[in-house]
Amino acid sequence: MARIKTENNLTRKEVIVSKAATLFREKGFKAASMRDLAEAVGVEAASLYNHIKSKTEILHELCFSVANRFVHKIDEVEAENSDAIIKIEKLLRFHINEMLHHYEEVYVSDREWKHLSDPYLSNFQNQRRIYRKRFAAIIENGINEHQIKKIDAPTAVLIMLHAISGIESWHRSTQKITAEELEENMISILVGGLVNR
Amino acid sequence: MARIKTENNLTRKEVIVSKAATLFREKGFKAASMRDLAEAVGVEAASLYNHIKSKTEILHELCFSVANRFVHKIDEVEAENSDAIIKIEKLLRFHINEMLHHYEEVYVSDREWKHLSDPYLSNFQNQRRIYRKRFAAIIENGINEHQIKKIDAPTAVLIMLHAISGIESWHRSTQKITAEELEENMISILVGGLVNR
DNA sequence: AAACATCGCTAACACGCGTTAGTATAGTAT
DNA sequence: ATACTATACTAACGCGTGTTAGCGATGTTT
Repeated sequence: MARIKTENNLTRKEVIVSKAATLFREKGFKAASMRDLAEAVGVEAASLYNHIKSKTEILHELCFSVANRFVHKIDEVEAENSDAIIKIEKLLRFHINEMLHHYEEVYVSDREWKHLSDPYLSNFQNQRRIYRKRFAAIIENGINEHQIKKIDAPTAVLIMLHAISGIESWHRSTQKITAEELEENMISILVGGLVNR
Repeated sequence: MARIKTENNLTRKEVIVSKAATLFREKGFKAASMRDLAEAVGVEAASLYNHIKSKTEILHELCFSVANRFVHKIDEVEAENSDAIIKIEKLLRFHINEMLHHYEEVYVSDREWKHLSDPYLSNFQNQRRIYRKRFAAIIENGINEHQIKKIDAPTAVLIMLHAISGIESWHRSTQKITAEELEENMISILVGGLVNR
């Protein structure tokens, strides 16, 4: 009988959720079946239900663990006493590094949250909306203090966030520049697009 | 018996494909069922097959009609005799306007192409890869002529393209700025992030 | 060694899916 | 009016889905 291997003191549930992230990224939430997941984990499909309640629960876990990390970060950054442009750069670097090092989860949370079901769905959408407003508010501050050029702050936010999700393409690409180079290039272009001069 | 309404001299097939675009955007390709589509069109599911060969064929049509428009545009822009930065701005404006005025199709082509099946899938991926290389080459030219700052051109491309796909959020947002304002803001930030100064 | 909880298995379920066959109806051309 | 084509319908198919029930095996605690 094939037990789920738990290394690095992960629970079996965490192993499942982690494999699911990979699968959901590759195929999309709907197209990835529990039988696919079972095979990836090395077990029969029914056995998964000893550890998780449902397929959607896996998606919850993924989406909210990612969302929480971003909320905690913006809490931290907002509390800082520094220029708007510094705050924005810190947030961007955090986003970039999340996308670099927790690729599967972040990607899935970004693209597959639509398939959450309803108390969670509206909850997630709210969190996202609020996060973006807080991000926009920082940009707005930067504009008022003339560090950032006069632009529509919500538009700037969506450009930044979506641009970073492009790291997906970097992951898939064959001739990659290093992660550090990628980060610096992105910061240069994105922050460069904001600053007043 | 409920016939499919064809107005603006669209064929019935085009009506189906167009409704499918909306549905695929809302639910995703896998989650949108032929019965959903039939209901949106105002007909029974089986009746759709008088006009289309399969569900995937609809996706082909959508993906390749969008891809072709971009290829034609870059053909046109490359042939021009103008500065790199002008060419890039023209491409970006084209992307933005495609996303503004053919939202459903472009969005679906962008997010759901994974579900194409294989002669078409690799074909589509190739077209995309080549398109991005051509875009990157224009940026490279701009760098060599010192109009654009020294950045990794492929990274710049993925930032641009993904940033524009963020217009999705604009469409969904309630308090929208106008399309024209959106376009100018995006150009200002994106081109501003590239130029040498 | 006995008792207990944890975990994986087989079998099966109800359901929704894309699609096909065959038939009836509506619209168009003769 | 008649013939023909285009289009819609009903019924059904085989298949894959998420999930449950019940049982046996493994691991842990007393």
